[in-house]
Amino acid sequence: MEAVKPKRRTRIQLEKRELILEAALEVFSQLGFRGATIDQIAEAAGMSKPNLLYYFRSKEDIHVTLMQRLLDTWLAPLRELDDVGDPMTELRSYIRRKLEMARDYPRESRLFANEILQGAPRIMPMIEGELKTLVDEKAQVIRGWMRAGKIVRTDPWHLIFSIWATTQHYADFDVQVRAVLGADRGGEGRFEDAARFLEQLFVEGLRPKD
Amino acid sequence: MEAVKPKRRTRIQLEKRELILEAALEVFSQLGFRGATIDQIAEAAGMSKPNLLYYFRSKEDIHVTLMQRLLDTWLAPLRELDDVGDPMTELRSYIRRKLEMARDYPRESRLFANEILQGAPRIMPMIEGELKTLVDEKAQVIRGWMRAGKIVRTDPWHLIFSIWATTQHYADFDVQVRAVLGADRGGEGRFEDAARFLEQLFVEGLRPKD
DNA sequence: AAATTTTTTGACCGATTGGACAAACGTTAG
DNA sequence: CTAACGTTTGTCCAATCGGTCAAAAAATTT
Repeated sequence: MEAVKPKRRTRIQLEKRELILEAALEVFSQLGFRGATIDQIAEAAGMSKPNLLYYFRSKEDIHVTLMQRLLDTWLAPLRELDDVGDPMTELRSYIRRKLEMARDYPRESRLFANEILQGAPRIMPMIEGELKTLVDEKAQVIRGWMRAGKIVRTDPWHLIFSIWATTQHYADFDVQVRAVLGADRGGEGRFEDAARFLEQLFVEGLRPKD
Repeated sequence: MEAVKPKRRTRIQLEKRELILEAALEVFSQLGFRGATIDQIAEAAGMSKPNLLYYFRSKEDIHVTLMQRLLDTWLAPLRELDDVGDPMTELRSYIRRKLEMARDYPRESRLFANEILQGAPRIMPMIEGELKTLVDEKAQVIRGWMRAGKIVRTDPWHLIFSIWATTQHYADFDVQVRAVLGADRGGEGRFEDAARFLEQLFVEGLRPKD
């Protein structure tokens, strides 16, 4: 077992790598891994292709680095789901945070969706490891709430899936949402409309029958 | 305005075109439009690349033909949503049918998701036309149910979005769903679990307050 | 069977792509 | 200055890709 090297990096290397990752997020999220070219990423980062390849060994290297970072921020809202507060309030904040992420970080959402759609060829270990562990842990928290009669008894895993699906839909399927809502209702207000609807759906859908 | 030509086709042409479309569905849904190659589709269809290009003018030609057909079958469940029966029953059947489609036609779902994710560059007219028209029409039906007090007053468009999102999630994010549920719960039973959960969520979430 | 039309394929082409490489450029320390 | 090190780029290459074309093979018609 070899420990991961700390990898000494100069100030310029740290800065340029950030620049490249930002550019790559933009390009990958629009065109997917195969659809994006190193040239496009290099241009978006304001440098030449060989220069970019000086900071990252390969296109795939950029992609996996991006995905590794992404997963952390992407799972942050779920990590915050805590046992301390009122269950219904906790779930409502979780839904709100996820919807805010779909609004504020659509590129990250689409990048992730793209990867999963293709069968997660480059991040399967993270899905089976880190992500599954966290979901299982939070599913137990939710199960506790059900046992305590705070929310209706149902499947915690599918509950989490449904929150993911409904919120990320507004990032991943954004063009469809806009097109269907039309010019008048497809503006920025669509996220507030979505928030209202989802709150209604989940609050009433999970209210315990007494 | 030129009418679309009926395009005389021989028996072999009809058969081979079907063969190619089936192969293309397989390949496109796994790798996306850019990720797939004509060679791969040709091999999956059991013919040479030039032979395939004898039946379809280009890669894009295959893709648009596929998408045109797809949209019809894909919207079929929504078309069936009717004003005649009990509203709650109608919505439950719609959710069930959509979930069955995610189970039985995951390739179609992923192909569609892939296209929307990339900004729908090749089917935007269909989204803004046929799809929007149908959704608007059904949103009015749902609005009627709300006015009649049959289901809770909320946003019909976002209700439809949430049904699309939750059901298609089981096709588009299948590898993630399986990985998170694990070997024991990720088997074929996952669709019945999902059906139970979604029924619970939507039925209770939409129950009118009297 | 001959003639005609449809189907199939091997060979090829230009464009694009991921990546290598050496040389040039810049910076800093002795 | 100069040696050492980090950074940048022009040039090149092999592989892949979408698509063409002419000619052969197969099917259909006469």
